[in-house]
Amino acid sequence: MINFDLENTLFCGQSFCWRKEGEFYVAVLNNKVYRINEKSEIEDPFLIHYLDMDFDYQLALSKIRKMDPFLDEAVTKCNEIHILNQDLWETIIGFILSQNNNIKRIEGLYDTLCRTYGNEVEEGYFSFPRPHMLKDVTEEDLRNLKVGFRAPYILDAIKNAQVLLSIEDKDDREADEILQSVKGIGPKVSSCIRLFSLHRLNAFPKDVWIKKIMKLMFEGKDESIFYPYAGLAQQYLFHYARLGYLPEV
DNA sequence: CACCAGGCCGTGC
DNA sequence: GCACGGCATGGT
Repeated sequence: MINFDLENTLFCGQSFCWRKEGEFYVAVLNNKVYRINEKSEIEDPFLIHYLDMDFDYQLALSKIRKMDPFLDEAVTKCNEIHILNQDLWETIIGFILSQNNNIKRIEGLYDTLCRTYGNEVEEGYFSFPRPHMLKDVTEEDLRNLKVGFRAPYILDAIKNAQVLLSIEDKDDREADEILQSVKGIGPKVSSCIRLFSLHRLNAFPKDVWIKKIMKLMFEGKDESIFYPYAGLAQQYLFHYARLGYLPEV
């Protein structure tokens, strides 16, 4: 039985691969189709780690609640959201697609990449393509898939896939440096990748929503007030705001 | 028609 | 160092 908020976790904008199909949430991960819901007994070690079920969220959330009343409210409304341990490569491309884009369209582009270059692991279900499956892709190919100006960025990531996939055991500063050496990866995308695939909990992605909230609710302060759970706090603020709870300006 | 979306790049100062 | 326009696409 799942004892955290699965729906908020899967649809709070950290992942682009989950779909709702009937009573299940469905995604292709780890080269197979996963179908889960709130009643699922999660025993697969891959899923336990992916869903971050070994992390002490009771402790983290009790600390976060004490940091700020607005944040406390966000945790109350959004329940227990987990930070996923997603595949590094899939997260890199996913968040390159995210820039100056909206979540619906990011999901669509992500799905198109799977259908075009991934493996069909079950009829109608495609994996996200590994770097070697993309080695012959051209900019024109990608533009035909409607990724727009992100096409050369994706190509640069493919070209540098090997070094990109070596950042798992690098420290934050060096990981950031390697990530941002790729064209199209700046500070925001880099921090998303570190947070949502490497579980670097102090990474604090500053998108338009977060910038708005920080200005509105935490004027003059920065993410260090949320250490050592800045990334988790960020995700609550982001999701809470997107649900429509941003106070009127 | 405008403006926006989980930004970043190139240029100019 | 910071400010600005441009960028593909689709939605409102």
